[in-house]
Amino acid sequence: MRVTQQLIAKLAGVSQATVSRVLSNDARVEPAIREKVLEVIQQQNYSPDVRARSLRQKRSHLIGLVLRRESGSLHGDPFFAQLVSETVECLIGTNYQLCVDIATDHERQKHVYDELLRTRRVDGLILVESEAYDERIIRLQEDSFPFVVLGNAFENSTLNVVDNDNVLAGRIATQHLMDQGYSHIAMLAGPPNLTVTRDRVSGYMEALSSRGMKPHVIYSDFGIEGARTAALEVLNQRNGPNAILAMDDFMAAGVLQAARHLEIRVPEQLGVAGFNNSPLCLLIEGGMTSVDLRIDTMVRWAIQRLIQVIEGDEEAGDRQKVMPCELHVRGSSVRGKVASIL
Amino acid sequence: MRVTQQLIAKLAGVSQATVSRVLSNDARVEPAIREKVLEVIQQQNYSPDVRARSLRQKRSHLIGLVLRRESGSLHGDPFFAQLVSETVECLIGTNYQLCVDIATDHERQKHVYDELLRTRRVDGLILVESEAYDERIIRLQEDSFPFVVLGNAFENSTLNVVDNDNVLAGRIATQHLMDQGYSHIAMLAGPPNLTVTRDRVSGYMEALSSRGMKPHVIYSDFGIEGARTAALEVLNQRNGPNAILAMDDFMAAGVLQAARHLEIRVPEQLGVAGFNNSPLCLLIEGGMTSVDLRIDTMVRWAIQRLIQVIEGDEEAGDRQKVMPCELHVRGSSVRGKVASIL
DNA sequence: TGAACACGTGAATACGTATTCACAAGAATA
DNA sequence: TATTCTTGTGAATACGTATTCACGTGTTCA
Repeated sequence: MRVTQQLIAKLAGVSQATVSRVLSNDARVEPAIREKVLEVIQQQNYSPDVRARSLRQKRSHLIGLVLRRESGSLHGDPFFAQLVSETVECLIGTNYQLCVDIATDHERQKHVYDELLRTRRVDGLILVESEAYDERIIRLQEDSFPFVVLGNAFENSTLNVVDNDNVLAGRIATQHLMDQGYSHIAMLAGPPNLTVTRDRVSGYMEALSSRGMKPHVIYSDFGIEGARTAALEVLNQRNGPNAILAMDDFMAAGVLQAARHLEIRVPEQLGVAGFNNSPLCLLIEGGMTSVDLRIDTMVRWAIQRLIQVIEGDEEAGDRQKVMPCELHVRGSSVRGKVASIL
Repeated sequence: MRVTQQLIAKLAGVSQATVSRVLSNDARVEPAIREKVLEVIQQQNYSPDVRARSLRQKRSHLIGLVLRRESGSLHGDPFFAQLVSETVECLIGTNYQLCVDIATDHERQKHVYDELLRTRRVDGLILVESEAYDERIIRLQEDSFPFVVLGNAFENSTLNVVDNDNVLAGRIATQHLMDQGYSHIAMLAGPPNLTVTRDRVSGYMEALSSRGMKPHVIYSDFGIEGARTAALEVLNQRNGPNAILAMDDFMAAGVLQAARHLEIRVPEQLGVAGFNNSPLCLLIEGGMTSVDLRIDTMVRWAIQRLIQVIEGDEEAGDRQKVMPCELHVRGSSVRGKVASIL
């Protein structure tokens, strides 16, 4: 038999209402009685039933983390791992727990929406990398359901959005490559429909044009294989680039493999840089230059904001937050002596 | 106002009980009425409230995934990413959702226990890599709370446990290195108190002794840095090993870095192999030999089993499941011509 | 034809909690 | 002293669902 407030009440000789009051720290309860009740609670090892509590207060104290990924593509994804772990860590100390769901396709995405929202499973949502200002978000807004978008800044300023400054990221990476004297810098970009792609390409373009250099963008898929193939092709061309800026560290790794295969020396003949500053960067010989997007900070902001919205005490201030990013320079893009990472 | 069964009932001209019956596919409801009710449900876009349902059925349809990790150590952890993503994928199609929690220390671990179990937040638990037959498990057993242990086989055969065959994994990796002609094979092991360490070391020992070779075990921490340091030390010694079997791919990567630093050629002068077969293995020049532990299969078994236990129709059969593993041979341990991974 | 029975439905109840309402006892005010 | 105000408590209720119980209808069997 489950220990309930009813039982505690009986044992302590009070009513169930009083037990509830003790638990919610209601000031209007006699110290002696509170003492007695707490004693019985302790002794019976009672914990409140979160289900009953949810029903009553209309709060589940669960936060949903939803991201859209192809099935099976998550395994080596450092972004995902960082995202989840960072979120869980942020939630420590709050009385919220994390519910993770992944939408593999559009159908599934609708299903996730139903499962988590319509059924009132979660109190709020963190949406990661949604592709565009989609139907889903409109519905969320209409229902005025608490949510924060992570990783995709929209024009709509009524939304709570945190994003990295991808334009800046693209720019500083490109500038760094230019500073190192690379004269023909190509960008190996992800799918062009993603905002993240567009933004980083923008930054890349800006930086180049500020010094009168011509852009060279190759669109590809995320993942090592696609990047390797694309890099092989472009590096084989006469007048190929002598530097490649890849959309993430994995793609950059693909570029390195292609270079090795073609016996092109990095960084002497080819400079390479990526994004995310994943642990991977330290595994590459000489280290790989990468832009740290500060996912940890983003997540922290998103969670904090989401909880504020849920609890109705949203602070004033910008709903849109753009996180700074920082470049980590390593051997893959530094001509001259290769910095040892040991 | 939230759309409830009460409202549906009124609109359809039936009782709330009937609506509930329609939703639970109760056969005893007149087709015409069912039709009518479904129509109203459709039209009102009704979804049942999972909180009320949980309270009533005493089922939350949430599964908890708990693992113990140091704070901040998850970011680059491919095991973690694979674990979570695989779990989420397994849960598609079941009507369960995933609740993730991480216990950073013993105190937090108790807290997680309280949050998830005592409050009846989740219906069952997947415990990952618990260090030993700990107090927590005993309590779970006493409460006869559904749970499955992943990654640590105990002697206690009443527990539902799925583990990889770490002894086998250690053995086949070692055998492979011996087959390649390496004469002095060291094992760079993880913390000795972990079962996983002990088992792989056992397999390593078995394999060696079957051919009369002497073991050489170095205990270290997980992570690149520790492995690199340990490898540097051992490789600097006179009569150092000409092959190193590392406890995971990251540690193996650390060994590679050390070798590069000392200008020891891999695989000619030093054979290297790891465990997990993470995406990392393909990033290494020539590829890295690694034992695939089939985490996907383990997770699938664990989830399936857990749901069976929760729903009370636990199939007969072994509660202990040991997953096979398979060796992926790549350039880091194959003397002679290096296999290209392109 | 009457009794036993299956069937479909609505009313009532329970799940465990938080909260409102009512009420008694005492304090404060006149 | 009579009246209003606080204060602390218990009784009652609501949250939205699933399920049991009761009941009326039509069916089957003797």
